[in-house]
Amino acid sequence: MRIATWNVNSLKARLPRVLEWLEMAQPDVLCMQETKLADDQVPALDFEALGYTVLHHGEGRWNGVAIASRCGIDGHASGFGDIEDPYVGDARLVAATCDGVRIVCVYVPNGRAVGTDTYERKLAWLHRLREWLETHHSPDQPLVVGGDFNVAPEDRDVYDPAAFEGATHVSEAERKRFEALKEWGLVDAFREIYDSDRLYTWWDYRAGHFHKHLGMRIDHILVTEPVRARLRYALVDRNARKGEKPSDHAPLFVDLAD
DNA sequence: ATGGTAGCGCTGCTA
Repeated sequence: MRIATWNVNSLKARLPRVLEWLEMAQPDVLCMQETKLADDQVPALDFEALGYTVLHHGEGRWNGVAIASRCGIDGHASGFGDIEDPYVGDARLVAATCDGVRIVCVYVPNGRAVGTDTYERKLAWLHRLREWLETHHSPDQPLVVGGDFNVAPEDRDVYDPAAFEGATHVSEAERKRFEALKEWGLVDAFREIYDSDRLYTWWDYRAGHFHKHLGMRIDHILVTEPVRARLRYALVDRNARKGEKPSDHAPLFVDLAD
C-alpha cells in the first residue's frame, strides 16, 4: 500500500501535475493540502478516470484538504468536531478509512511570525490535533497522519538553522507541539528510513531556492505502531518540484507491506 | 538593498 501527501498549492492550478504524478507514482492514497477549492469545484471525474475517489473538505480560496483513494474511502470526518478549533472556519483536517488504515490529512496553520496571534493559534491548533487524536483514535489502531505540518522537527531539517533563528517552523514551542503528537503514539515514517540532513519537502518559489537546494522538511507522514511495523520504504519525489508550474512542495510517500 | 514568486482575483492577502 502506497500512501502519499502533497501540498499542491491550488488543485485547480496544479491539476495536470497532480494527475500526471498519480499516473507515474501510482499511490493508493494521496493526501492533498491547499486545494483552494470549494467542495463543488473538485474535478472528481478527472480523478475517477484514474480510479480514484476524492473526499474533499474546503470552503474555497484558501486552505482546503482532500484524500484521493483507489482502495476504498469510508467513515468520512472533517474538522475537529466538538473540540474547539483555533482556526474555526478554515478547512484543515479531513479523515477517512482506506483499506483498513485510518488516514488523517492535515494542513497545519503557517503561523506567519513568532509572537503573532496567528502563531499562538498555530500552537493551539497543534495541541487540539493531539486532543482530537486522543478523543477519536488509539495508538493501537492502524492510523496515518499525513500532511503539511509547517514544522521542521529538527535543525537538520532546514538548510541553515542560523537563517531561521527567530522564525516560525523551527521554534521550540512548535517543535514541542510536534513532539507531543509523537508522544501520543506516532512515528515520523521518513526518519525511520532516512537519517541524513538536507532532505526537504518544501522550497521557496523565490530567489531560486529550489535550484540552490535551500529548503525545509515540513511535510510529514506520522504513523502508529501497527503501520510502522509494515513500513518498507519512503521517498520525497523532488522531480515533482521541477518543470512547468510546480507546487512549492514535493510529494512524500511511504510504502507499506500488505 | 527588508528584496524575491506564486495563487486568487482584482485589492491586497496568504504562503
